[in-house]
Amino acid sequence: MARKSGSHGEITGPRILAAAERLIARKGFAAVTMREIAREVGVQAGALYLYIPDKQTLLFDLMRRHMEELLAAWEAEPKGETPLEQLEAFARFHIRFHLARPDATFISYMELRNLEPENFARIEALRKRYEDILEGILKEGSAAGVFRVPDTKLATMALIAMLTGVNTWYREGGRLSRERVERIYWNMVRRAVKG
Amino acid sequence: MARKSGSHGEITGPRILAAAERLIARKGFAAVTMREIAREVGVQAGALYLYIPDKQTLLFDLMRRHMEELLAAWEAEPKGETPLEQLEAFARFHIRFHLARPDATFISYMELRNLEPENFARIEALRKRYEDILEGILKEGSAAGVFRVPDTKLATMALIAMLTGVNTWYREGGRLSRERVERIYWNMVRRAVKG
DNA sequence: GTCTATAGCTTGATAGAC
DNA sequence: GTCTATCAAGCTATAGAC
Repeated sequence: MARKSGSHGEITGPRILAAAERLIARKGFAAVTMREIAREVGVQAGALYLYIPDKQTLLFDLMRRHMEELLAAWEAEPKGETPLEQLEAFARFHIRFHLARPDATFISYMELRNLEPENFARIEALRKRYEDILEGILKEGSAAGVFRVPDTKLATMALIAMLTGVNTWYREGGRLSRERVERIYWNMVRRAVKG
Repeated sequence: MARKSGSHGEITGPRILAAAERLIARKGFAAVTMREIAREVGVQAGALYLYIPDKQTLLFDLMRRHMEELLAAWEAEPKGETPLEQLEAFARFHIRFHLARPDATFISYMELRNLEPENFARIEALRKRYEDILEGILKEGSAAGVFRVPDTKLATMALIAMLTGVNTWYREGGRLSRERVERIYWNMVRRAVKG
């Protein structure tokens, strides 16, 4: 059967997510209108509702996708064997993954408050799973005497905040290469927890 | 002269700032309406415009006040003499100051994108002044051989991100006292940069 | 699958009474 | 100094034509 003229169903859906991610990261969820997203995609506002039930679900889908990709990417990562190797793998992975997705990262940290309670709880559960990965490494290393960490939960939060902070200032093609940034941060992480 | 009934000019202004700060921190600038702020203060929406020219200026005033208080508070802080003492003073001060102002801190990091360009530039200039304080300490310590920091700018960003991160999880009356949190973070900071 | 048109509200900000 | 009333604009989401 010939396709109807102007029919692009297979690609409009992903394009809506992409446009929404870019706009929300730049202006904030509440400030972005459905008309803007539609304009960016090249359709009329009403057509968006063929792909998403409402604006809230759009935000939730973006954040869930980001967290699920994060967890899946860590699963696929070569991790090393000793706690020290695992900590280095985690630090470098965290920087690399988040630098590659600045918009999604920004949204995941800034727009939690715009999630309805049930959606918020689901995203927080995913985030906790990710934090538990790092805390597990710190616990193992502490038990083995490789790390000296008086409180693993607190160290987890401190290190993740430090590593995610790269996104606030790093610019592609800037003064420092990503590899150099990774190395310097890894050195700070290592020294902050070393036994 | 007798005051007109229902006249509270001296206190309504500050109350508008306080209500706006609380609401914007909780819901985001774009999601907060002038009517909400007015309701919180106990006046009608139109009355707000006796105290502020518009919504944008309200946001700018909140952020400027926060940054100016931050710089003034550091000026008034006892700082120690050696770079190590100064770094400890800075780390503890940063945690203490920001934990005491969670709403203003949140707004200052989340709502930069909702500032108009000119206002954004002014807030960024104040933020840079604050970052320069920490970088100055790191530079002095590096020159003296007390710290080993391959890149002072990068270390500045890393440490500030780590310290500000306390605000995302710390809760008054929780598992750890503020003093204990300060001490653990200071230890991580110290070890991350020590020579 | 997308469009046009629009219902039904809410928004920031202003004018004028008191 | 505050209120009531209101404006023009913009919002999400839906209905129905094609």
